Amino acid sequence: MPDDLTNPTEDPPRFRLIFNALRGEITAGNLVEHAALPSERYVAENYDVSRMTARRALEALEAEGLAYRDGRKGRFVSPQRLTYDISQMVSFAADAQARNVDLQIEIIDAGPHDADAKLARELSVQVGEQLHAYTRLFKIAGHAIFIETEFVIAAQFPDLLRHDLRQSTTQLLSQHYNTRAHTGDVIIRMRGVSANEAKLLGLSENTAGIELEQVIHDAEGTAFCIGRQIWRGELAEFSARTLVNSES
Amino acid sequence: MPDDLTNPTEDPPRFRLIFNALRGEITAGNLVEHAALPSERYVAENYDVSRMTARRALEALEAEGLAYRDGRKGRFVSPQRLTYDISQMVSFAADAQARNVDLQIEIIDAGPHDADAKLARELSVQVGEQLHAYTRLFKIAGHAIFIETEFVIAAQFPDLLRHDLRQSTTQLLSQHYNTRAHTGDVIIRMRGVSANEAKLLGLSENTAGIELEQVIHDAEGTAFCIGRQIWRGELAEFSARTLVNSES
DNA sequence: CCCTTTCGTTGGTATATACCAGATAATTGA
DNA sequence: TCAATTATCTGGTATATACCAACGAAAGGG
Repeated sequence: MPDDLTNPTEDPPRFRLIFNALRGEITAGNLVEHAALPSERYVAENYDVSRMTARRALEALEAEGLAYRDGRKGRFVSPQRLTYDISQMVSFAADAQARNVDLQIEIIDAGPHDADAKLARELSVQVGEQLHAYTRLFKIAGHAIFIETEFVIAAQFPDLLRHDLRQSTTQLLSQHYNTRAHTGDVIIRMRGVSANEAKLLGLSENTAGIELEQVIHDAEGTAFCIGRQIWRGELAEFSARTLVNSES
Repeated sequence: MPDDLTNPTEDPPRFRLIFNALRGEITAGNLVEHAALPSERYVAENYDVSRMTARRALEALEAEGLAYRDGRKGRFVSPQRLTYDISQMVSFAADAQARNVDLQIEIIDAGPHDADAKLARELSVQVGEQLHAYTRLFKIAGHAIFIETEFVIAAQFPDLLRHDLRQSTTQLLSQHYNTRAHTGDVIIRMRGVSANEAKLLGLSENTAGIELEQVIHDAEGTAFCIGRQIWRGELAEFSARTLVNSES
């Protein structure tokens, strides 16, 4: 058997050994939330591998959701995953406050929006019907979590955009317009984030996130609000109580 | 302004141009489901870049869910995303048949399993209570989609494992034990797949997938089945009708 | 005709190097 | 003291090269 120059450490690839070591540091608690991970160059020297190999190990941590990148500042330990209870739609903002979480809501965009075919169908209105649309970025302790764009029928919620949108929408609609959420049709999927979304979320392009689409109905079954969210996948966890359609 | 030797094509990185080109071929329909993508070496020569750069472009396609790897055979165009209606739990197998989809179910493992703390709590039984556990791999046209492990109370469903498990569980429990699903508590999250799961799903490690945990209740609200699924994230899309908990 | 061997293809791992650009820390100058 | 400059971090892009391991198809032998 000839010399094996390229893989002297046998089966497990070297980047995986480094990955395991770093993961151990995180799960053991030596590196806490938002703590800086060693840089590519540091890992390369410290583990005696090339920078590309060091990077592979660090990228593996990202893929597992254990680390994130902050621009060119470095890599950091991901914060704990938080649960979003879809059945408790009213509460994301309220819940955060109750749990003493440092939640910030940034208004990215707000204004009128004409219903396209899809929105019109979901809200049971004519194509071209005027809607209010607004996009908000949710952060916890300065760390971006998800972006949400919501659409509501303008005629149904006059002057909605003049309220402070940095609060729970369901609460707002409930208090000022007496409209209450009863059921929600939800779709969840994993997909790559767009360039814009990546920028807002502080991600590099081609990163996968979780998209959540919600059509919210009142007690009469009439849809009155559509929400589209894109989450940093490693931070999201969605829970819901679903109704099982009987087959007969 | 001096010569720019390393990035002569200006702002957009070269791997991104290649990525865009290949994505265009896919979305335009020139490359159909499961069609082979050009190899790393071919892309490198064809676009006059190094193999590492070619790989970056191809890996970006994977990250977006547009392509998948099949071992060392090459990269291929991902099949269309399929929707799993959580509220229609009865139907994954039945639905596939109805839509003439070539669904295969492989039994990976089946046997008795003692309830741990978490399972016991969710099923409202004692720790150590005997359960039936079985793991199945779902494929469509030979292409792995997800792995599911289900747990049911052994005493409640005697001889369950002697039935053919390559069919809808809900249907099986309904027909033979007269137990019907009524509500489901669901949790969905994105997470890296384990080594085992990666092998079964034909993925490389450190790939993100979507995990779905289900606790299924009957009309009396008694939990009788727990299902844990891990999906290839680019193929999954989950829909559900949820109940909104009123706040008052 | 079938089985085996060979060879070319594919991705997987790994190194060494180079320069760019954003962010920050340290130094310098007014 | 404070502002501006400079040096040094960080990751981002990119090349060129090397060998390994798995797979498949073509060529060869019985």
